[in-house]
Amino acid sequence: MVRTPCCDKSGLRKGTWTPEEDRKLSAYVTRYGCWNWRQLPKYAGLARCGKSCRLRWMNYLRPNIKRGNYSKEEEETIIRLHESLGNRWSAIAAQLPGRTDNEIKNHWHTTLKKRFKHKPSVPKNGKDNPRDPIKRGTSKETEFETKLNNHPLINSTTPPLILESSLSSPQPATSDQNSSITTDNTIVSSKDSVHTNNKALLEAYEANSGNFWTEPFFSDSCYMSSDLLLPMMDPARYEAHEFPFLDGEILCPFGFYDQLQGLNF
DNA sequence: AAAGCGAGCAACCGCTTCTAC
DNA sequence: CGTAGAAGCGGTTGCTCGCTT
Repeated sequence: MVRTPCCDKSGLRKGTWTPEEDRKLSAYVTRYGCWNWRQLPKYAGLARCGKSCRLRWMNYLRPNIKRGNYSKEEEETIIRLHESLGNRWSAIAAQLPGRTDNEIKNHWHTTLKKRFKHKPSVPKNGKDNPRDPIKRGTSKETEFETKLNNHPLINSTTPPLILESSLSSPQPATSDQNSSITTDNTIVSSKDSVHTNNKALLEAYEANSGNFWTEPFFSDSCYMSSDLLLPMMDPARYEAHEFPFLDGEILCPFGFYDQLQGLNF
């Protein structure tokens, strides 16, 4: 099968994202959602491939991302899940709200793997059969999810959902960093400048314009069907040069962009 | 103070899977 | 059913920063 290159090698930026690029991507996805990752950078005014935009949004800019040090509960959950699932980082991340697969993967390789080197795990659903349908997180994996949720390791007395458990039975974090509670009751590290800033930003917006969570343009676009967005304003209908809400204009009507510029990305 | 080194993390790459036609 | 395009995933790379010498 012919595979289209993920990146047009001519003129597309690579490497670390700049604060300006972050602002553009945040503003665009918050406003219009991720309707098409490949087309999105064109309309958002970004010289990036869609894949890069998606990764940046999913792993860094998305709201409610929990960053910083892992709690003991989180680490135990990762270890348990890794024993049962193997390197299925997205499936593991699904049990740790606020954590991304990339972050969990990094944490495993940098910290947990060394700590548990002495007892190598034998994943039940390891890499030996990559085509095994239960290995991937898909929209049709209800059977697997049922098994997963009923798995004794996962459905154990230790709740996999750190959100609630962190509050009801606070565990000492693996570091001495201070934590704060976000609007969705997640615990975040004080080092988490981006998330903390996002929280401040969201609160600022809420204070200015009422209930943030009832404002469709600003709710987490990942949980909003693109069908709800596109009929209102479908950027794909416009050519890049005539699309009416590029870059900073996207959020200016709400004073949102000015607040974004105050972030220390 | 400067160089070397290693850990941590952000981002890239290539592959698989999903979905629309 | 086959094909093509898009999305998602996991492995890997390479940069940054802090620590040590």
